[in-house]
Amino acid sequence: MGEVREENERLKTLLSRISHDYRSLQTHFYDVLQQGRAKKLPDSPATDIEEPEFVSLRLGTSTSKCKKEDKSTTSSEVKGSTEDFLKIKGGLSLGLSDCRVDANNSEKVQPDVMTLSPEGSFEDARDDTAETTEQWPPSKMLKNLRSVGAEAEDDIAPQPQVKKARVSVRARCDAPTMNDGCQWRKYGQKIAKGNPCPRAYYRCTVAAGCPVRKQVQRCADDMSILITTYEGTHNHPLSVSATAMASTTSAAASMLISGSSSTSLAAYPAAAASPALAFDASSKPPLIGGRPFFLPTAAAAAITSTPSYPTITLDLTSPAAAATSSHAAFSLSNRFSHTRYPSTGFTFSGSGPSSAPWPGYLSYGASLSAHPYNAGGGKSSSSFEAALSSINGSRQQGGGGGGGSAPPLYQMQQKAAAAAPPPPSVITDTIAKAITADPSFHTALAAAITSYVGKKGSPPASGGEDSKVGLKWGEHLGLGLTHSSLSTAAAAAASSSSQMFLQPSLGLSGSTTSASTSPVANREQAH
DNA sequence: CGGTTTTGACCAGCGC
DNA sequence: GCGCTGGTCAAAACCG
Repeated sequence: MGEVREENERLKTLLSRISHDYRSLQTHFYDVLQQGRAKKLPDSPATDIEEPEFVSLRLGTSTSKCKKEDKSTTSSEVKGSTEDFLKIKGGLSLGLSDCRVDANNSEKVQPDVMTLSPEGSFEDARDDTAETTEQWPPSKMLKNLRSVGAEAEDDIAPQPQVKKARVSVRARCDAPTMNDGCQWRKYGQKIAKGNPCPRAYYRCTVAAGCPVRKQVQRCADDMSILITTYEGTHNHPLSVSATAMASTTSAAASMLISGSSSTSLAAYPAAAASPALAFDASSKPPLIGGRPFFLPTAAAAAITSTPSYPTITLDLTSPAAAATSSHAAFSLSNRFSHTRYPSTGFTFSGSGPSSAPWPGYLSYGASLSAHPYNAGGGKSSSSFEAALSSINGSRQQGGGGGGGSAPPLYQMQQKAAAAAPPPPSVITDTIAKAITADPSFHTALAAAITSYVGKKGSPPASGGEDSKVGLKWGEHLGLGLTHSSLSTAAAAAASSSSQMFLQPSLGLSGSTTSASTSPVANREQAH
């Protein structure tokens, strides 16, 4: 406990320093932005101008061209700043790591990773253009968007078939839907083949025009398992509980995207071209405040392939996965785990070459986000990905070599994919060393921890239940890593069949009154 | 009365 | 081209 307190103090100090630096940078950024506006006003699209620092919590990779501008601006700003700024860049960029790749793309020949990527950045770019003007386009509208809202970039984009990355969460839940903190409106229901239970279609109604949709369906094999599939990107601030889910799905989708764009594609083009994403987070929801609150004790994520969508599987139902995951998760989160909640962890289990067993792999393309709406409080709402992105960003920075400028980690992944899989321990050790030696990773982690813990005294605007949840998440997030702890975790992962355990912020709460059937209750939670 | 749910119709993609 | 299937639309019904 003493050590924990010490570390907490250290982290708090670090946070205050980061916050100060952040404010300075933000001020500077705004200044530059203002100047830039005056100059760019004629040729800059409205969206770029109106929301320069808009960074949405992305479900999937974000490399939108809309953000390219502010990303580059941010990047240049950061580069022009002090070393401290460089240090916190990971935390500030919040998943802009793949933006650099994108920026490279725009400047040079597109590297293989982007060319091969069946979706992610590309389609998100489309989202960004679309969601500002109209509702999220269904598949049939994609063509129209190309001509209507999309810019030439989209037309030129090499991927004819663009499918959305999806995050499917399987949870043992009695309620009709999981209460994930968002407001949903049901817009359709369909009996899917092979499943007697109807599939319900919801779209997010938190903000008008939010493109996020979800499908809810009971598992045919086990009716107690609720399968919720999320798709799209929120274009509005999220409540804490919603952010937890969104950040988790974002991380998962990012992992998925990275997998589909690199290893899986290199090794299994056919599979990678159409991976699917499936989470499995089945566990009995504990009762909190009279309502069942679902939080997975462990989750196993494995990238698999399905005909249409990128696939990753988080399997909580698997006892083995849960056991290993719990163990590793504990090694990561025991410092901050709350007694009320079990430790949570992702198990990126190796289900074939398309799995993503190492943290860098997961982080690559992790796009997180921060919403200025939340006036600072929200910027760290997904610091989990921020930390991940930090890893990625630093790796990419370090890898500045050739034309593609792919990060060493990524290159390693590609090699690992192309060649026979190297011993897991070697990879994990290497990655662990690389990560733990990265100061920006520490900084981002500190930001992640403090962002959550720091919400104790200042509940978000939503307040109420959410603030509680947020606190729990924060305490539960468990990113209080030291070099040794991470190394230990990585080593543990290495020793367990190349599985890397990460701490998600997945918040699944089953509710007796579902979000859809009880809009009032849902609204209360959302606010 | 406004928002949500229900439900049949419609559309696009895909396989044969 | 046809049928199947998944996904969405939209009018009507429902609800607080």
